[in-house]
Amino acid sequence: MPELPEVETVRRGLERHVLGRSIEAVHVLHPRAVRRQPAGAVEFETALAGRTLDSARRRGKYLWMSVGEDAVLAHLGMSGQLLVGEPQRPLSPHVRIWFSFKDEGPDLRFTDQRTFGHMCVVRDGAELPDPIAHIAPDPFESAFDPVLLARRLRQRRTGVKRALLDQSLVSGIGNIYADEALWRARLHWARPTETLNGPEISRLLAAVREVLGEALAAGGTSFDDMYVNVNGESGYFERSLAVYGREGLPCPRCGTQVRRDSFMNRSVYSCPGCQPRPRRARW
DNA sequence: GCTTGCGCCTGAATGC
DNA sequence: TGCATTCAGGCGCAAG
Repeated sequence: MPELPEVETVRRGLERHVLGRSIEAVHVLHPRAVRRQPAGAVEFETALAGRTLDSARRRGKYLWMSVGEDAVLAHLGMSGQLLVGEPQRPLSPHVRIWFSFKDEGPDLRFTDQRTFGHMCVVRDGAELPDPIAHIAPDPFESAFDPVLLARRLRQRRTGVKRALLDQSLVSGIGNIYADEALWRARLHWARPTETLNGPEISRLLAAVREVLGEALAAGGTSFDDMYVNVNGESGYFERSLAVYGREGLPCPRCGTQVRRDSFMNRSVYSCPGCQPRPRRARW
């Protein structure tokens, strides 16, 4: 699942392999991949043909590449990949958008089995493209303000995991790293945010930064080849996961069996020993 | 304005 | 064996 470390790995790959190159043609192979494009696939294709990709930026799980006054904005969803490779290689059935370049170099393919990802062409504003104006800074940005985040957390009337997944509060965190950060901070996922004290919030933010940073250094986390870098290689952070996907296995810290609960139609993994359930739980 | 829950989608895994 | 159902997840939107 592409979260911040995976998207940043992809951004670096794009910077290395496609920036400064002129697009020859763009082919949208599945209309759902450009569902946020107001006038659809033809508009997306014609807006990018002949343009040069200037820069690759990221906020949270979104990334965008400038093309003059415009930018191509991308979200990988759950299963999206941006892959560069030899243009002659066969087209896999899950390729949704195909970019070819004027030079002899590799092409770029947006592959997405579950089609939750998308791309669109937007105006390249001074700060953020319009469609992601509501996305809060991620923990690695200079604009990230831990004091403001702590205040907003305490103003919320919700559970701490739901808050971590809310991209308008802090961006880049998905299901995997939320569970891992909560485990590192020894906090239960259903802890009401308004009951978190200063040291607990500091511990949580430190854990978030730590887990995202370590995952980035490892090239991300992969499950079933759902996420790979632009060269199709998997990250190896999966080996470092303490609780995510480890139901019934011993907690690496205290040995208690990791527990799986359901919430928001997804799984939550936690250690009942290190992360005791609060008397008043909220989710 | 804030919180909560649903629908989107595909393929693997599971159940009958 | 074959068909039906369940599950995984992030996001945007609508309802409360």
